[in-house]
Amino acid sequence: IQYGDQPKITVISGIGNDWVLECEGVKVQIKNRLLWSNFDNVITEMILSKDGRRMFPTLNYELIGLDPSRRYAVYVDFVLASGEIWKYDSNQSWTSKGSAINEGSNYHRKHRIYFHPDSTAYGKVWLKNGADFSKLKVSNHIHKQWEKVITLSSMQTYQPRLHVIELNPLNRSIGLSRRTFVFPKTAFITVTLYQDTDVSDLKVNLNPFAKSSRNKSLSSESSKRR
Amino acid sequence: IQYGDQPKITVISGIGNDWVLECEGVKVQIKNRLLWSNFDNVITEMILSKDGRRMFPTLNYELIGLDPSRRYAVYVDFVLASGEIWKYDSNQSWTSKGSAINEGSNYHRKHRIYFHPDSTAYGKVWLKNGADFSKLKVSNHIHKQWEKVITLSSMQTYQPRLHVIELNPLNRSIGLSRRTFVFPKTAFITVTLYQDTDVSDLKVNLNPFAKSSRNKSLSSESSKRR
DNA sequence: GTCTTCACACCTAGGTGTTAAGCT
DNA sequence: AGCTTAACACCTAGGTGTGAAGAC
Repeated sequence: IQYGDQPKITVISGIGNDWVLECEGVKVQIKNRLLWSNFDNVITEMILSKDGRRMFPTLNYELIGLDPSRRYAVYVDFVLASGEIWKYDSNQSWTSKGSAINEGSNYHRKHRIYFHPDSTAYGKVWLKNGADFSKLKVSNHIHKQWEKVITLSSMQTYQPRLHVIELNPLNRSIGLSRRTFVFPKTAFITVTLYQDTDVSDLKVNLNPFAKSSRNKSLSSESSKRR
Repeated sequence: IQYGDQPKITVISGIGNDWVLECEGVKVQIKNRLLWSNFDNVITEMILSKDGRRMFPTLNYELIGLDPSRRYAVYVDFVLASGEIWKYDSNQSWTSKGSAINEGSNYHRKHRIYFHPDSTAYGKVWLKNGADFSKLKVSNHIHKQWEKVITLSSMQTYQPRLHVIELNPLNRSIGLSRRTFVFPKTAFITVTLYQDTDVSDLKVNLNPFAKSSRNKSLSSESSKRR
């Protein structure tokens, strides 16, 4: 498989295994890691649509070690995982088509930030409910900021990052600290149509909303060269 | 009809007609007033359920005159409209059963506050989208605060109030001002089962989710004494 | 050619009033 | 007797991949 083995983003913080990271007393865990691990052997593809498409699997974090009585803002953003544009070639593998330019601008970055709907909330609430980003949508079109739809470019790889901001109790305009958590396993490549049949098979079999397509994909498993 | 003609709550602010109020340069309008006005001739009933029931019609406000670049928090709360407990008697009219006690405590008040999910947001966004409280649910059971379910007592009358807090740009913990808007026409009585068939007829005919009950209620209109 | 969009059938998720049973 | 709950059929709303058409 041709693909950056390690995403080229700096892991700002976090020590631990694939699904658990710790940073200054706060531990974050991928809550639906059993679901994510089904995609261990493929390059996970996420569909971009005009109106916005949910991710599957969802970004779902468990937060441990917050101060229950302090307020926190929680958000995710998306940064390029590799700086390249990819294509899925006739050999059914991802190969580079060149490098992505003009992708890291402030304009792009602004549309790649998604605050969790519960923000800001007390640590108590985050500890109880975690931060489930199931309503997050990704699109290849620009949306108004309040629509809460992330804009990404197709055929590029992205790394989601979780940010936890602890707020000053006396002045919520001021963040006392920011912790960033990067799980390389949640990186993905953007597409407008699934390329790898292994990926679409996984989506069909695991996503309840895709149940109706399950009967059609019985034999596609064997149709792919390995 | 036995019912407090004017709810006994102090209208803290607002001049205008039934559906438009103004307070210190900010104007608020009931966006779905055409819907609400269908209930002009009845005592509007709202169902309380264990898990929480949406209101119908919804509290849907249009906000005019905010500063686009300032941040605002917007929420509704519910206060007693009359201090009495009511019953729907055999003459098909609401009569008092006595006065409600212990209803204005801080404990109750705490569970009767619902921040709009978009709070806090820039004036620009409120001006564009208004404040639609369609996801608000009312229940006769206490819920965890983050579940965002309002707790009310059955067979009592409540007055929803809209509050608009302008936040200090430098310190979002501090509100620069609070404006309160009270629309008496949006007051209602709480029930666990509809009492007045006129009310259930209106709900069935106007709420899209109740469409399946429409065929059954063709003749109930005439069954009620006037 | 290569990527994107649209329309579609088929699901999940969840909001209705009604009816009948349950509770006090 | 009066109020509450549970189960239900029937809706709305909206999330899926697919296959064909569209765009460039």
